[in-house]
Formats: sequence, structure tokens, C-alpha cells
Amino acid sequence: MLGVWLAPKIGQRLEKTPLVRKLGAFVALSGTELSVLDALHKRRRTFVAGRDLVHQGQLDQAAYILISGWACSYKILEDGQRQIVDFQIPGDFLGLRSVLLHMSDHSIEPITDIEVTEVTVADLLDAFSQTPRLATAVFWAASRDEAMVVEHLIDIGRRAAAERMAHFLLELGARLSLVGLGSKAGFACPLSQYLLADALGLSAVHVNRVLRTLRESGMVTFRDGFVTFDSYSRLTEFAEFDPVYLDHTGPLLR
Amino acid sequence: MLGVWLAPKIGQRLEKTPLVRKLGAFVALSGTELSVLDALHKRRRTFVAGRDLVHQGQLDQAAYILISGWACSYKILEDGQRQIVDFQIPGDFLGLRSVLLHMSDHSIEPITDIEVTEVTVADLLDAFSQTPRLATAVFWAASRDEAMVVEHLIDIGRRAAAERMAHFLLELGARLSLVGLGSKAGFACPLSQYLLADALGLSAVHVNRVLRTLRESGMVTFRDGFVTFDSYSRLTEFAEFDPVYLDHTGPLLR
DNA sequence: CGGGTGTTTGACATTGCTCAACATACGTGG
DNA sequence: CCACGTATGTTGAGCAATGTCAAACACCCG
Repeated sequence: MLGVWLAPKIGQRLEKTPLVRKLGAFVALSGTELSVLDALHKRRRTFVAGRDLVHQGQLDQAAYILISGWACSYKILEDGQRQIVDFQIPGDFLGLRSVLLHMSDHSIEPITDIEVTEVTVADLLDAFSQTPRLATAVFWAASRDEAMVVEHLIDIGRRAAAERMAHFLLELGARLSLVGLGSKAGFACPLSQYLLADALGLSAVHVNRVLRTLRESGMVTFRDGFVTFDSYSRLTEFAEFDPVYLDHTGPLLR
Repeated sequence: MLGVWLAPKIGQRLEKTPLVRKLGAFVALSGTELSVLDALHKRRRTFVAGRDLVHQGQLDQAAYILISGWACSYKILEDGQRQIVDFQIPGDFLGLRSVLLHMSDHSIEPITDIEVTEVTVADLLDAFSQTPRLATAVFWAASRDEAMVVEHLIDIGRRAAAERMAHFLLELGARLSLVGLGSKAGFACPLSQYLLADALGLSAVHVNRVLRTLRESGMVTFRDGFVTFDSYSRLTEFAEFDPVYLDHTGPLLR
């Protein structure tokens, strides 16, 4: 009964999930593709903040699609330091690469409580064979994620702490905007200064100082879980932020 | 005539190309797959050292398979600094991600004179549809490359200069061994200290100092275009080098 | 021989880290 | 309600790692 009632509304309902918004920015999706995508969301699960979903070295675990909440993928070094490789926001895949390599080379931790749907390799390949355009969209999304890791590498390798922070916050803002969770005004951000430090290769103390200078110079304010872009234009200039790889006004493939 | 004479030797000949060695480490390849792979190598081209193959921002260029020589992919910042994201050695793809995004987010420069074969998206997709196992192998190789960029990120974000250099040289050695161009004794290496600096996010002067300390502590020597692992075991321990993602004694998929 | 590229070393400047102290908010048990 | 513990944010002082500038040297190649 419920299913029948919902059927005609599937298109509308899906319009709003983060994954659909994101993939829709890459490839114009048909009704069939939307329902195949919908069918992927079978096994819904939730995880609490702070307890690892995936452990470095773990074999053959599943992949997930993040529905709500934030997570991060990271690696721990022997001396206890950690480097956060990337944050995941709603609409992102978790552990897609690990599934292919049959072995996770990193850990994944929920930063907030999160909702996910579990996806097996079989589910994915099945969905892809039904709708090749979907495969294209997912592959593009994966490529974009990789491009972001590259940009992150450049942040850490060649930008000074303040530019690094600025660039990072802008990128996060752009990603969140893509799924409707942010704008050029700012976004809600559950990250602690410790998390920022581990992502940017800085100490937590230095993160604090850098945030202060950025705030005092009137470009961004990060306070009480909100990032506010006080002057988006000056900030982008300061950070040399160039969002080509994220910036689409419409789908690339129609 | 020549073609006929070569035909029965294709299997043997291919056994030796770097790409075949590399993919063979992921997936056991049949004769058919080997010849499909061989057929990809149609448009052979050469490029001289130092002149960019691909420019940041360039649209819709081709991808290449590197046959011989070394290249690097990098990004330039406005202030002239550059960050090298990755080096490419024989058997690696050049610009595979750019092809998918229809836009290159980085530049690629040959470090030595190089030989490549040009591959179009159509060629690739065609090859994949003929032999799905080949697609798997290429996808795995791409995942491994991504894992290496991640490891590089960790190098830069959280390892001190000396450990960073050590880790980087070990990784390069492992990659080269996979295609028969290196061993635990060492490898031929055409990189200048400037290139190392741009890859590791250090200054060239500091690279020089770090190389000296590593040499004086008897772990690695980099001199006259050769990297010599003076004590492979001490070096791996020093660098916390864990080659899980590169280390296969045989194909993962038979 | 001269110019270009890469390496080596020294002196000094700066960035960002460490340690330490204190502030603030929140939850929990008494 | 208070007392306490824990997690996070803030600030200062001193220091270590790394960058910058400058100079000399080695080597190759025309």
C-alpha cells in the first residue's frame, strides 16, 4: 500500500537526497536511473560519533553511502600522529576504494552520529550494468574526490598555514553547497580544531591562532559550529581558490 | 612480413612491457587480454624532457601510457611555487583522470625524454568491453595510484623531512621493482634535488641537507642518478614503510 | 673557454611546534 | 543544586625544524 502510494512521487523524493543532487550535477539522470539509485538504499544503518566504521588493514568490508552526518578517513602513524585524508559529507561514498583493493588502507570515523546505507560490490556492479550512465556519474564523482585529495596535497605541501586553512574552508563550503548544505554565506561545521589540525597537518594550537588571524582580518569566522564567510571575495583571492573542478552550473552530460 | 614473424612471439614480447608486468601483478592476464592490451599501443609518440605534455586547464586532451622515461604531474601556484603530485614511471597512465573530467586540473611534464602511446577514451572503453578483466586490472591500478597519492599526502602532512624523504624513496623503489626497474638494492633515478623538493614540499636546500644526513647515517645514498639502499631494513623501519598496497607476490585475482 | 644546470655549505630569518596554564561549556553523579 | 571530570578553545614563551639568501663548486656541452 505504502509502496504504491509512493511510486509516483519517487522522482520528487529523490530530488532531495544529497547523492542525487551531487550526481545530478555531473550527469542528467532519468527516472529509471533515479529508481535504480533509490534501490541501492536498502540496508540502512546508523553509527555513533567516534567509533570507527572501518579499520586500517581490515579485509573486505562493505562500502557505504553517507546519508546524514559527517565522517573522516584518516591514517594513524606509529608515533600516534594522525593525518586526516578527507572529510565525507552527505552524498559521499565511504570506503569505495577499499572495496576494490579488498583491503582498507585507512580508517573511517564518524565525526557526528551518521546515517548510511550499506552497499556491496555486487549491488553496485548490478546497478552499473543496468544503467551505464549511472556508472559514468559515479566514476566522475570518484574522480572529483580524487581531484580534491590532490588539492588537499597542494594545500599541505605548498600553502602557508593561513592560506591552507582558507582554501580548505572554501573547498568544504563548495562541496556542501553542491548538496544543499552550504552557500557563499557559510555553513554549519561540526569539526573541532583538533580535527582541522589533523587534516591540515598543523598543531591544534596553531589552528587556533590561524583562525584568529583570519577572523581578525575579516575574511572568515569559525565559531560555535558555524563557518561564516565574512568576505567571500577577499577570501577566495587570499586562498587562490579556483573551484573549476567543483563548479558546475548544470550537468556536464545531458 | 615482420608482423607475421612477430606474431607467435607476442606473448613473450608482452611479458616484458612495464604495463603488462604491472597489471599482471593485479590480475592474471590471458593471451586474449594480452593481445587486446597490445592493440592499444597504436599511436606511439615521443616527447622531449621539460616540455609540458598537458597544461593545467587544457580541455579534452588524450591520455597516454608511459613506455619509457619518467614524467611528473604537478600544479603551479600563482606565486610560482609548484607542488609535484606524483611521478610517473614506465607502465603508468598519464592523464587518465583528466580524460574523464574533460579538463586537466594539473600539468604533466616529461622529466626525461619519454616514449608514450596515445590512448583515446574510445580505445579504452572498447578494450574494456572486450575484456572485463582488463577493466578490473586498470581500475585496480588506478586505485593503487590513488592510494599512493594518499600516502604522499601523509608524507607531507605528518612526517618530518628525513622520514618523508626515506618513505618516498622506498615507495618509488617498490613501484620500480614492480615493473622490473629496481630492487631492494636501489634504482636508477633521474630526479634532481629541485624535483624532489617540489614533490616533498621542502626547499631544495633542505633536500640536500636531508640527503646528506640519510647518507651519513648509512641508510640510503642518492648520488649520480642512482639511489642505493645501504640498509634496506633500517630504512624501512626509520620511515615506517608499509608496502601493503604495493606488495604482491602474485596476482590478486586468478 | 663560457654559460647553464645542479649540488653543497654557511649564516640568518621565520614558521609553526611544544609545553604549560587557564577558560569555557557540558554532562554526570552525588 | 553543586562538584567534578572531560573535551574543547585560547593565549603566552621558548625552541626546533625548515626556509631564504648568498656564495662557491662541479660538471657537461657547445
